[in-house]
Amino acid sequence: MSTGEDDQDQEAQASPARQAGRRGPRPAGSATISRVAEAAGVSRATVSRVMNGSPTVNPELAARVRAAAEALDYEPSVAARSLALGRTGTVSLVVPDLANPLFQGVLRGLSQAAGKAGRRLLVAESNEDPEEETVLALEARRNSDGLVLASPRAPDARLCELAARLAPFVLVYREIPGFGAPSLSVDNAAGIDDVVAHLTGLGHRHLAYLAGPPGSAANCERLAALRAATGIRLTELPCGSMFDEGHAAARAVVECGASAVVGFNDMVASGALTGLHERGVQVPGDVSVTGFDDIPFARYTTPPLTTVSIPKSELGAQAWERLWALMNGESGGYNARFRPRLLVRDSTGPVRSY
Amino acid sequence: MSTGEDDQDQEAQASPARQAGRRGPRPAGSATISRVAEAAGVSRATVSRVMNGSPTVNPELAARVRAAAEALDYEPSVAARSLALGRTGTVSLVVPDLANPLFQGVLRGLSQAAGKAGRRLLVAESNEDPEEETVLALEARRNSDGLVLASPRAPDARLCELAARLAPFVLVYREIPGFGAPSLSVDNAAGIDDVVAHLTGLGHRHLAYLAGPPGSAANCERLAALRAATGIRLTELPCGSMFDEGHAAARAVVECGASAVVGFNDMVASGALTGLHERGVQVPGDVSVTGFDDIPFARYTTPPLTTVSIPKSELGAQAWERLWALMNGESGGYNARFRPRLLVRDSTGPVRSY
DNA sequence: CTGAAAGCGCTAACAG
DNA sequence: CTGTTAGCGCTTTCAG
Repeated sequence: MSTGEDDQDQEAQASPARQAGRRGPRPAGSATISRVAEAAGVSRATVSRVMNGSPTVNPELAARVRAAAEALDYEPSVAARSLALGRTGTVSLVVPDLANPLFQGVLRGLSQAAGKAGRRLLVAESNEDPEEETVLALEARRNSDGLVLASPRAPDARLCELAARLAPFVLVYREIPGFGAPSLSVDNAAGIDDVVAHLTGLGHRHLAYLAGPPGSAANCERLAALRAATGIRLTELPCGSMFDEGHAAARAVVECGASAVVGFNDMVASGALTGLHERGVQVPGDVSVTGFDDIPFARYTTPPLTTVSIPKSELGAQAWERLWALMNGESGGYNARFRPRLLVRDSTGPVRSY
Repeated sequence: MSTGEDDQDQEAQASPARQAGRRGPRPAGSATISRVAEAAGVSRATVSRVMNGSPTVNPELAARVRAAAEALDYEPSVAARSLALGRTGTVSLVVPDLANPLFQGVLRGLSQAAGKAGRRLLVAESNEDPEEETVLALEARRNSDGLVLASPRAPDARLCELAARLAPFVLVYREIPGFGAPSLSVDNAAGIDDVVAHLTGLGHRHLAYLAGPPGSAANCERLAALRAATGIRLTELPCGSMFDEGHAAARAVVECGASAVVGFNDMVASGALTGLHERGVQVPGDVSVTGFDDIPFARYTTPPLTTVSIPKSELGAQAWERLWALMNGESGGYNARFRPRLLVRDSTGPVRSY
C-alpha cells in the first residue's frame, strides 16, 4: 500500500475556499429564490411555481423566470425544500456488510429502482454489529423518508420495539412473524431441500454442512432444513461466511469422509473448492460441493459451482416497491418469500463408486 | 425468480398511514423543539443548546430539557438543521457501476471513514453512462456537502466545466492534469511494468492483452504501458471488463499463440482462466495469466491469480480525508497516485520449454 | 393567474 | 447562563 505522492501543488481553483464543515448558511454565493424573483420581476411564489413545473403560469412569465434562473445559476436549496415539504426525497439502506455480495445485490436493485423514481439513496453499514445496526437504522431513517433494513442478526424483540420509529420501512432477507413492516425473504428451506434432493439423487448419503455464522437467520434456516432431511447422514462443520473460512474447512471435510459438502454460502463453498483442490481431492470426482446465493463468481470457480440462486437485486427492487407504497400511505403490508432456484453446474456429480 | 407471496395481511401497525410521498410537512406526530421548550418551561434556544451539548447550560435546566425531550420522543428535524446550519452532514459518492469490485472497494472505504466522522453517505450509480454521471454528480452534490466522483469515462473537458459546481469534491481512479480538485489515482503503468518484468523474467516473449473497455482511462494507461514495453511481442485482443468477456476471449488467446495473457482486470482474467481450462489448456503449464486490481475472489480462482493489487478501500478512506480537508476550507489540493503492488500467485509460471 | 403572508423547525447573534 | 429576535430558502393557502 505504498503511496507515492506526487504532491503537485495545484491552484486554489475558482471556487473560494468553502467553510462547509463549519458555519455559513449559504452554500457559497449561490442564488436564492428571492434573487431570482427579483431579477425576473415576479414574486417568489411564481418562481416556485415555475421551478416545480406548475402549468398555471403565464408562459411569458415562466420564460422570464427560467431565463433569470439560468442567468443566476439558480439551484433550489434541497434543505429548504425538505423543510417546507416535509420530505427529503431520499431513502436509506442499512446493511451489516457492504463487502457481502448478498447486500451488494439489494444495494444495486434498490439504487436503480429508487434512482428511476428520482429518489436518492443513503447507505450505511454496521460492520456486522447488530446493536450498531439499529442505531444506524434510526439515524438513517431520520435522514430520509423511508428505510430498507437488512439486519440478519438483530433480535426480533429489539426490532419490534423500534418498528414504530423506523416506519415506513421494509425488512429484507428476514421475516418476523406478525411484524409491523413488510419483509422480503428467501425460502431457505426450499433451497436446501432442492440441494438435498439433487445430492441424494446422485447417490450421496453423507453430507457435510459448512455452517455459517451461528447468529445468522439464514444459517439457522438452512441448518434446520438440513437436519430435517431424511435418508442422509449429516456432519455439521463450524465454518463461517468467508472464503478463507471455507478454505480452512477443507481439511475437516476430507477427514469426516462425507461424499458431498453443502456450503452455507458460495464464498465458503468456493473456499472449500480451492482447499480441496490443494489437497488433491477431485471435485466432483471425489466429493461434490454446493453453495448458496449464486454470487457472480460462482459460475467461474473451477469447477463452476452448483448453487441455489436467490434474486438479490430483485429483492432490492421489490423493497423499493413496498417502501414506495408505504410512503404513500398504502398498506404494502404483505410479505413476500422468494423461492430460490437450484442451479446445477459442475461441482456436483454422482457419488464415487468404490 | 418465482416469488411465492404469502400474502399475510398484517395489521396496519401503530403508526398511522403516513403521507410521506405527498404533502404534510410534519413527519408524523413527532415533537418539535417548541413543544419540548414549552414542556420544559424554557426557551427554544435553550433546548437547542442542550441538544447540541453546549456546556454553558445550567445542569438543572439541561436535565429538565432532556427529560422533556425523552418524554416527547423528540428528535430534531434533520431538514431544519440543514437549512439553519447550511450543511447536510452528508457526502456523496457517484460511481459508474456498483457491481464492480473496484467501486465497491471505495464505497466501503468511504462509507467507513465518513461514518466514523458521523457523516452519512449518499450513493448514486450511473450505469456506465458518462453523461448521466455528470448529471448525477450535480444532483448528488446538491444533496450533500461534498462529493467523491469516480468517472472513468467522462471527458476531461466536461469535468473541468463542472468543477466549480461540484466543489468541494475529489476524483478517484483518475487524474486530470491541472484540475481543480484533488485526484486519487493508481499508477497503472507501474503495475503493468511489474507484470511485464515478472513475465519476461519467466521467459515469456509473446503476451496477449485482454483489453478493457475502450473509453476507460485505466485501460488506456495499461495498454500504453504494455505497448511501451520492450523485448516482447504484444497481441491486443478486444475484450471488456466482465467475466464472460474474458471467458469468451479464451479462444482468441489460444489461437494467437501467446504464452502469457495479461488481463485488463481480474474479472476478465478469471473468465479467461475458466475458458482456458475448458479447452484443456493448462495454467500456468501451457499459458500464464495475470489480472489487475486484486479483487477478493482473485486468490480463490484455480489456480490463484497473479495480479496487481490496488488499495481500493484505502482510496475511499483517503478520499474522505481529502474531502474533509476541502470542506473545512483547507487546500487538500494535492493529488496522490498509488503505487500498486504485484502479487505473484500460481497462475503464472515459466514459459513452456519446447 | 399572481402576489402577500404565514409558516416548516432549528440555530445564532445579541441583549439582558 | 438564558431568552428574544431574526432569519435559513422554499412552499402554500388565501385573496385579489
